[in-house]
Amino acid sequence: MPQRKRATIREVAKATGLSPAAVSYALRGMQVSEETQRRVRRAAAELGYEADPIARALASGRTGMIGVLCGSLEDLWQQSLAVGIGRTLREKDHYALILDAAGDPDRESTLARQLRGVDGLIVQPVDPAAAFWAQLADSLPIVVIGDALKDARTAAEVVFDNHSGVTMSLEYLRAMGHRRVAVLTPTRAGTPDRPADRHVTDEAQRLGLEIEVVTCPQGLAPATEVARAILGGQDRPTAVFCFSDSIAYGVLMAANALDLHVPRDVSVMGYDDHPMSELLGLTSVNWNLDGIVQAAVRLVIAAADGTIRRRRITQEPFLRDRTSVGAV
Amino acid sequence: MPQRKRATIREVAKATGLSPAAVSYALRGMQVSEETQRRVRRAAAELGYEADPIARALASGRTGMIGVLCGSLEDLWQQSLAVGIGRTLREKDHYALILDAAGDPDRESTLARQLRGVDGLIVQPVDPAAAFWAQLADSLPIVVIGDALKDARTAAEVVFDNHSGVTMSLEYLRAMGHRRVAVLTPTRAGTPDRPADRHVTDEAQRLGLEIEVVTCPQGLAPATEVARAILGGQDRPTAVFCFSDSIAYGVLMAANALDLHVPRDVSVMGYDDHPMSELLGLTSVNWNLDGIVQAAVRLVIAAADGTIRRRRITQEPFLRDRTSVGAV
DNA sequence: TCGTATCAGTGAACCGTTTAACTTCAGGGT
DNA sequence: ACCCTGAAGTTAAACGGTTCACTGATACGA
Repeated sequence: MPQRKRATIREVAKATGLSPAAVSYALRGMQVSEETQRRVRRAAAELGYEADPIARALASGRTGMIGVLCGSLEDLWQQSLAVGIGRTLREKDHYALILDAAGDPDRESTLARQLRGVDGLIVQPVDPAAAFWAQLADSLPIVVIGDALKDARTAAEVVFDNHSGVTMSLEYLRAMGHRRVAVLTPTRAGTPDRPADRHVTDEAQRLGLEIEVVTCPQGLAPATEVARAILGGQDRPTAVFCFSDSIAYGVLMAANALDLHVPRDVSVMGYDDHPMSELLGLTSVNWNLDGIVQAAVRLVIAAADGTIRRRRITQEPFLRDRTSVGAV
Repeated sequence: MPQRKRATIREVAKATGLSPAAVSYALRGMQVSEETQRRVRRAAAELGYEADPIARALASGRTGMIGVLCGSLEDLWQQSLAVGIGRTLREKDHYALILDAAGDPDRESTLARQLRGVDGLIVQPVDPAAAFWAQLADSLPIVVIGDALKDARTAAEVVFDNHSGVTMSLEYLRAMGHRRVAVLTPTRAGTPDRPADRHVTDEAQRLGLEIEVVTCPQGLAPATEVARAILGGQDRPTAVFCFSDSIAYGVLMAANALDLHVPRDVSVMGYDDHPMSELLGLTSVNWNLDGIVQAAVRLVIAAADGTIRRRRITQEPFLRDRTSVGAV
């Protein structure tokens, strides 16, 4: 590679007859006179100088990069989340380093621990109960989305009121006359049940629902596999409640393949409400993606700047009633 | 923030009674004896030492980061591409810095130029004809996906045979009896027509098709708007050919809203073949996402290592025949 | 007139690695 | 006994900024 050499701060200093320090200050609008600032800026522009972010990071201890560790990017909703966070961070002069745990707690642990050179971390945890979070949290400001981490002093939390989301879903299914419902929840190998999963069981009991909980990888193809087994068996449930829209899409695929009509033969309920769900008529629980993105980014930057201590924001869901759930 | 201090290489050196340089070499398995390597590794593990990537980057000139500049992440297919590239890079010990031009050539230019501190760039260009690419290409190895850049000495190109893709789509529509077809192509403000767009016009002429080309933003909501106008007007075309599946989804939305049945009332053809298209029965042109991801990653790393000079890989499409296109 | 605060800018240390060039020493060939 | 070689480490200079502590000069009030 030819690798054209870029101008350094020293060359700008030479060109203006100033010291490198003065140039550094001038370009960031500190300490030096307006007049000199202009001179420096002009010289920098002429030389095509732009500060090397690496060197700057080493010296200043800040990189302008925020880690974004996603539970599983196979999930379209999380993809949207990541994209939104990336865009919003960029608007505030930061970069997103997007990482994918792929639903695997080990991978998550590895990624989180290897992570260095970022000013903060936004994470949607696979295993919020893992021990390493606490350790990580006091070397790095963390903003967590979804489930709060176990005894980690995170900088901020944007938690979902899954309790409420689960209750409204199950009550709705019950109201539509369903009694036997399958629950598809994302696989998290080696992770203890999430509070949300436990809550499903509790609520089902309260409502007199007969449920069968099955774990299922995110992603269309694998979810279709799993759903096929459930819908294809004898004694098929009248409804399937999926803990992500992506999984629900898999269920719709399987229903298609088995020539089952939704919602006549089987009802399907999603969770997250991805834009595509509108097109597919999937009834789902909406989590206000945009609000979450804005909040998470605002909080992580504030935390990196040290302008907040702790903060907790709770998201309330609402049920988006479409056509994939019918009365039995 | 408490910001627990991390061990430096000097401390490891002190602990082992070696020089920092020896430690550096040892941890990378160079120059020093097996015996010493073991000692160093053990000490490092005990102290919880792990090299600071920033300092390493400054000294070595390599960051292990690859920029991934996407044309528009509103497009689900490009989202999948970005996610795939991110995952694959991570497997090869690199990080992806994902950037979104959002279909805007200015934004693309800004992002590309500001980009520093990466070892290479994978780009799916909005405006392949822009002048700055050439300049960028000789300060950074670039792998381009989609359309080749204009006179830039890119390290590698994974180009799509759009010529072929367009021809097979149009011929298929023609064979199904369509004559009046609307073409929806992503907006690229201020950009001259892509070769692919021109080819559409040429082929339409050759096939005796009466086409209307309309630009349209990526993303479900805006595409639906545009499609609504087209499908809602009098003299509605019998088929719509979309230059991305995401746009096609918008068309399906609009058809739904207008109570038009697909394909009875209107046929819809996509481009890219996103996994969701299977579920939606969208007939589309498949581009082998996975192969592209693998190729791009392999090439960009090779280019960053300086082990390739130039390379061009051409992707051939095939038509995935589903149910959204019918005979008139 | 003197002391002192303020402003504009300087010099040098520092951030934590890598790497080129050099030293030291043991072993081998002649 | 001598030179050469290679292995195992060491030294010190980068890498390209930021920032702390300081200097001179100018203005200011008493």
